[in-house]
Amino acid sequence: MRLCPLIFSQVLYEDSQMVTLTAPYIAGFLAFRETPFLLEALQRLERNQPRLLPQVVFVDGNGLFHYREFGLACHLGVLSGLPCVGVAKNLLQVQGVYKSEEHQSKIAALQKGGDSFPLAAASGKVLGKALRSSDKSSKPVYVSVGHKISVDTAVHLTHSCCRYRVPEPIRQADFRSREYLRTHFPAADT
DNA sequence: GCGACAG
DNA sequence: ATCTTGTCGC
Repeated sequence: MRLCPLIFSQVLYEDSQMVTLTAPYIAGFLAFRETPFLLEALQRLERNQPRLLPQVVFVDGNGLFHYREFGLACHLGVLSGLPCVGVAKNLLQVQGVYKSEEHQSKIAALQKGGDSFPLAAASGKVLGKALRSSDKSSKPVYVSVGHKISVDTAVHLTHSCCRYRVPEPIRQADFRSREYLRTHFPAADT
């Protein structure tokens, strides 16, 4: 595998297009709120800097680990045609996966960075994996398939991008977008 | 009514 | 997601 996942957040940052989200946030419907804008960003990139199109996209949200097995990372993957990995920072309780005692003990059993356990639906189907992304953080991230990638590759790739708990592409995109807002739109009050 | 709730 | 208070570690 030869992948360059760090580039995309850098490019998104340099792209700096402000958008206005209209759809409200409703758990389970994140894709309807965010997909159009993420897709547009990818399309701008393809048009302006095709050489920098990423080989894989890290999405801040779930892929198959979703009420209807089709979260934001799946929407963006299908519409862009690019491989996508879904990485959620919080557990979406879905299809028999709950924050149960059992779940908590599985988390406690994750000893070191790279350790993971499957998130299986009642049917037994693996919808994603809980990954201890670094030695330091005891709180896992939740990785699932978005598009054109297997769960295991997604998990390995995510771990390989974690300097801290959140994989660097997502962390940097988050960071730099907030920094952009701070410098260009300081404290808007009434 | 009560609990759950990716971002 | 946001806001806030406090603590630990480099």
